Amino acid sequence: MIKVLIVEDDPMVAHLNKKYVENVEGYQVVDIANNGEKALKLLRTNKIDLVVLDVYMPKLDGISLLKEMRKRFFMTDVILVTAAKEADNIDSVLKLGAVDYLIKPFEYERLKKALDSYKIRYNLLRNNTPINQEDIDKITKQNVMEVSKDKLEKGLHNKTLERIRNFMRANRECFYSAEEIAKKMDLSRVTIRRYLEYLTSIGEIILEIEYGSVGRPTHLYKYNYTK
Amino acid sequence: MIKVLIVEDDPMVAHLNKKYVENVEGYQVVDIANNGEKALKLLRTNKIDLVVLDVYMPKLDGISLLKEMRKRFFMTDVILVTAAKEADNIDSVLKLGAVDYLIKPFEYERLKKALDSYKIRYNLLRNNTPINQEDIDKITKQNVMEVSKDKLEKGLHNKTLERIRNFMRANRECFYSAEEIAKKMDLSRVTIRRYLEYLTSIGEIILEIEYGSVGRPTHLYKYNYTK
DNA sequence: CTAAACATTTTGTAAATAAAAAAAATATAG
DNA sequence: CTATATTTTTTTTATTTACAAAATGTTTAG
Repeated sequence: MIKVLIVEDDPMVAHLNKKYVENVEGYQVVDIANNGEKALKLLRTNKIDLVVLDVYMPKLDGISLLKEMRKRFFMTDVILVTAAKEADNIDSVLKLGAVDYLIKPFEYERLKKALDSYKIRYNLLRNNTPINQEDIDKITKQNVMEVSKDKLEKGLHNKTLERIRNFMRANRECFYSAEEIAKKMDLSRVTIRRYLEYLTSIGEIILEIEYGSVGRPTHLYKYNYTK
Repeated sequence: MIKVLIVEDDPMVAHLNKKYVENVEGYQVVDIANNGEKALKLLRTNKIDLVVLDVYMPKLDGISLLKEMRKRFFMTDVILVTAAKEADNIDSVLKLGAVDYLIKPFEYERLKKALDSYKIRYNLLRNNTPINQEDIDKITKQNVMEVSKDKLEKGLHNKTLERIRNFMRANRECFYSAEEIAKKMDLSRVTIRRYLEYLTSIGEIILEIEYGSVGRPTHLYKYNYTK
């Protein structure tokens, strides 16, 4: 579960955003803060992965809060939300190292994209295998342009993906070979492997190699859960 | 003309990168700094738009330099370059608000992509029309995926390579024979040798020969950490 | 005393093997 | 009927095992 703090002074908007975030699988809103000072307090006392942070606020605005956080070494990730009117100094905002930047008012679909991307980042950075250029690009350059449809990669079907994902989640402690899973789920090894490969590429599954006595070693897969 | 400063301590690499950058239409390399302190001085006295900044450096490393720049309100943009070996704390590096992140050694094509993207950013942010979500996405989410495809040599597997590399790195002071490593890592001598040979060919491992009392002398391998 | 033959240890290569990856064929949804 | 998801078949590849070749020290014949 990715723990989210929403920082937004308008209670209506905050509530709406909370709904939005909790609508995405794997996310949980821990609390809402209506200004920067309260947010800082909450960051001190709660385990928070991600802050959805509005720039305009009384008391302590979003940009100052973010700078303050970094100064105090709160390394929590941030999605910055800016009203279109304040977007003139966007250049400096982009240098704050946020995970994503949303311009108000944003569509639910755009926020969902941001959260989906963040989930990939979250997983990739936590399964501590050495990181490479491809991973970095996946993390920073998530293509988000066609917001319209949740287009899954070709060759994959959402229903099958869900089935396999559920199976892996149900046995989150075990390492399985594609063969074993295929047998247990009554699907072909090839299909299983294609889905596992996809899940591995987005960091939701981790891959390990088992070297047998002779012959090419087998790939073992396990769900990448981070309690 | 976009004015670039290259910050890189290895003169060969710096020169190469200069060539690369100047090969891209609309870019001009103003100077090269071989450490962070020199870079700061150059930033004070020159008009610079973009810094291609290596993380590893003597005197003042890239990350410290970037933090120092922000503290002093040098709002110059930065493309961060990290060696694969140092990429373990990548999470915090990603929070520094760089324009792009390259992992060494990078292909020319990838750098070109980064510079092409930056040109779009540069222009969008300077024609001060009110900025919208689409622009932000264009700036931050440039799709760059088709470039990165670091294919390993045939017969080698990335996961195995990583395992062996890690072992060698963990025992960076010791000279080991392929046989010994094979035993310790529970892999065959032949496999170990193939990977060590590869690592030797790219200079990551150094080879020495030990003459025993009788019989063919043994090859001893050690991680080359001075590089 | 020298050098060829031998013994010993290790490297390097080829064959065997089992799994992954790719391609082709089939089934199914829309 | 067409596009795409899944299975079956084929090819490729990453490993081990087995063995031949190489590099050295030792022995012994001349």
